Amino acid sequence: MERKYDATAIESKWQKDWEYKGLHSVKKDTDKEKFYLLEMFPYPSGKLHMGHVRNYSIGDVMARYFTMNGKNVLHPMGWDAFGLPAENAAIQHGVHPDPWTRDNINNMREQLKTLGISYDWSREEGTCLPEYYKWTQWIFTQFYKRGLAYKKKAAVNWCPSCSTVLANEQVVDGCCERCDSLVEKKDLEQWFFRITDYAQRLLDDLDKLPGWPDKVKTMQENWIGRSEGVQLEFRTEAGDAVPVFTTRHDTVFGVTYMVLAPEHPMVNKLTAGTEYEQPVKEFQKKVSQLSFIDRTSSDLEKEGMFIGAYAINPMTEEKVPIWITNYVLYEYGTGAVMGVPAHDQRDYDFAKKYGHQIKRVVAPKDWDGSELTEAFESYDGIMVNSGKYNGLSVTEAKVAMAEDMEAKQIGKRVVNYRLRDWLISRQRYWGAPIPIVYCDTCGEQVLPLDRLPVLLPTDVEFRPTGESPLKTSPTFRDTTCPKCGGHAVREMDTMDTFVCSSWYFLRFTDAHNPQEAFSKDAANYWMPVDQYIGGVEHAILHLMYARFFMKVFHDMGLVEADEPFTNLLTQGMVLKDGSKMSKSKGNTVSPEEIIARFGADTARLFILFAAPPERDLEWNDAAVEGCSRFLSRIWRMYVQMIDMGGLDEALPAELNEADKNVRRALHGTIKKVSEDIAVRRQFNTAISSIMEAVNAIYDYLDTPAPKGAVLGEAARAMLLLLAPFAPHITEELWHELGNQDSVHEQQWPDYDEAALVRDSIEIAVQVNGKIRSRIEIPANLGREEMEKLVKGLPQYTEWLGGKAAIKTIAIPGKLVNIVVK
RNA sequence: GCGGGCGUGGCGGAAUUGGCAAACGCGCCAGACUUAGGAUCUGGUGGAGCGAUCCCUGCAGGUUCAAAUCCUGUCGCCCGCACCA
Repeated sequence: MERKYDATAIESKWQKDWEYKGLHSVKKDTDKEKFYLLEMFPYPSGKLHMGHVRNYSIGDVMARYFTMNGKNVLHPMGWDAFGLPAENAAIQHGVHPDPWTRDNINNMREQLKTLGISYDWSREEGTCLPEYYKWTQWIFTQFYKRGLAYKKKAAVNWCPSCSTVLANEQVVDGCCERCDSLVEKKDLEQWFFRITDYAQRLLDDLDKLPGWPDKVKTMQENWIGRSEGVQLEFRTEAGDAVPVFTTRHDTVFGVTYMVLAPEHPMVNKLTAGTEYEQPVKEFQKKVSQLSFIDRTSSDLEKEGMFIGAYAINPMTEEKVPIWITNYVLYEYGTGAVMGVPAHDQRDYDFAKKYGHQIKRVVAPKDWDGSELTEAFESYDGIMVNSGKYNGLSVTEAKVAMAEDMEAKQIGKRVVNYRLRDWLISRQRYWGAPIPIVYCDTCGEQVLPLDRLPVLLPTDVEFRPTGESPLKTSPTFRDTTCPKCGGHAVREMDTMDTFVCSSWYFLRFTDAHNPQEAFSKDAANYWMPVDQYIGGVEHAILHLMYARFFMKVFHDMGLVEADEPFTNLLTQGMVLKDGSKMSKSKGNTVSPEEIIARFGADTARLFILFAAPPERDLEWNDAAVEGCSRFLSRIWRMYVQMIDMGGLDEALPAELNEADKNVRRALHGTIKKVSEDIAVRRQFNTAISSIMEAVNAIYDYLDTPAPKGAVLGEAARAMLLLLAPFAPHITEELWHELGNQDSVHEQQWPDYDEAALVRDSIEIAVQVNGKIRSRIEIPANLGREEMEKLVKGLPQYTEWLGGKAAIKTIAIPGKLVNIVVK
């Protein structure tokens, strides 16, 4: 055996061996409990970063642990390979996105393999491969047939830098999620997925996910943004209906004006041919020029103008003026709002500025008749100035009025969501083409499966024009209609890459199926994903889209489960000098270099040891060396143990004190590591516990008595415990112990309860909660015996300090507290 | 503004159910071995004090025999949402 630990030699040796043996490929096996473990697949940028290393190290610990515990573990990897960087590279360097992406994938795959993660590479998939995007397109066609994919003209988010539209979820603080450019509004005809149909289920089913962090569930809840209210029909003097949405229909007697979004179609109708027409047009123009961020900012100065028309309040028959403002959003509710200055702070500010009447209709119980100085928004109040509803509480009034509104057919109870339909069109090349053609005679036609995939043409030019580069292809545009066979033109937009990543976990269950996206059988065996691991930045986007897809597939009868991910772990970021590692900040540490210098086992160990998985992790070069030293220390320990020999002997019936101590440390560690991985997902403490056991074994090695058998037990168990964290060094040492098979195919060790038992323990003696002493007592004493023992001690009166003991609290195994006065 | 989370030594962190604060590691100090040490091993390492002791989990209160942990208030940091009617 080598006297020194040589990580590089060991690691490449075993990586080749595992691959050769196919150690990590899995098949359906109904004899075993399945466990689907998935890490969010990466975009193939070409280079692995520390965030990846962290993500996959966490996943690999679990995958190896559950495998050793007899589960049939599916642990696949693939590539989220469509997207803008490839296309930008094409524009800048003239390389075609396809080979560019394939090169990156090849590089990253090699880097990933040097980490020694237990992936089943036979299931590798890439979203940019025709064999994959064929099925993405097929899914689109199914959505289309179910009415879940539709085209409409709408004001959409436009990123001028990426030259494409964005989904609402991809707009962060009014800027593009990718490139931070200020997002503009554009009127365009675009494809949408009707995710709003699933809003309520996406919300309700969050309750089915106890294994998700509350933080993520809350974020999704807020994003869906359910609110209950009434849609109430105001009318213009001409009799046109202008419905408003309100959650405070109880305040309808307090309406003193009505506000429309400037884009509201009724605005032009009401002002056409009047003196207001021109000024209104100017106001509309001004508002439309506001950036997205300004328009939705609460700092925006509220501005508005009267448009010369009046609306009738259907409950009071009162006539109120109609205004337009910059603070009402056309996209939410009905784009029309009733102005109740007394009970809505925005309306209050607006009324103060423009001199609208402020009419109180809810008052606190002890109201002294005083004037309002701000809006009274509380629900804790009594109705006033509200006709027959006076005297009711807000809650009672809400019910009574809603019933009356429905009875009079002037309003209905409705639920509104903040969630909008998902805009999936992208005016870019490097994505899955939308499988739609426009026939000269039959119009819009969806392509059948035998016309899929719609392949990306290669004869395109890459120019940042704001139009899909597909339009530059001489061969792509013209095709035939699937219905009549006549001339048709293809849809030129591609799909948002988030579409591709919304079902990849299903494809892994049946990765190369040429007939179907995935077979029902495979999906039902493996799904749902038992443990999903990735960055919290996907809390809304990817994680909600994937849930949406899963529910649609469930409804289509393709899979039984209707939630994709049972347990979710959102890992923290990897920081250097206090901020996220990034190229622009120049604070990156390259995994490649770390692996070359210390080995993958050290890199993995450090990243798992430095912080609990959910928390951010500060990179520390010195601590990395510490982990490397720890592995060397382990190596030397095995050199010493193997030199001593006798490791294969059976445990003797009689054990000495030293034997018992080291066995207690070992079995305590087995218990702790098992719990930390399986239950607490707290790998840093699992590793520290292994370190403690190593220290205990070193102490034991210094004791004089013969110890082969006890050492042998420890030598084997320690490798099993460490195997999920540092798979290569443990495999090497496992073989040095004389084993022929892989350490990763072994059964996870059980701990011996009897070995944990102590004869005596140290407890604390407290007086009024302050430590006075620590004493050694027999481990099995109960409350009364402990109390008796402490009272009988010679120091007892000294501890009391001349005061009287009122009572004594004894906690077995912990302490005795004497309360004195 | 609303919602969620976090505040513990020089640093990363531990304390699982309210029960001995600081496990484990990094760093630092001293020593051993050594031609040498950025290897390895041993010991020490929250603060004050010569000392017995006392103090210490952002801050101020409270509950309790007992609080890092529970409650109230407050300060600071991070994340998400934000004119959603």
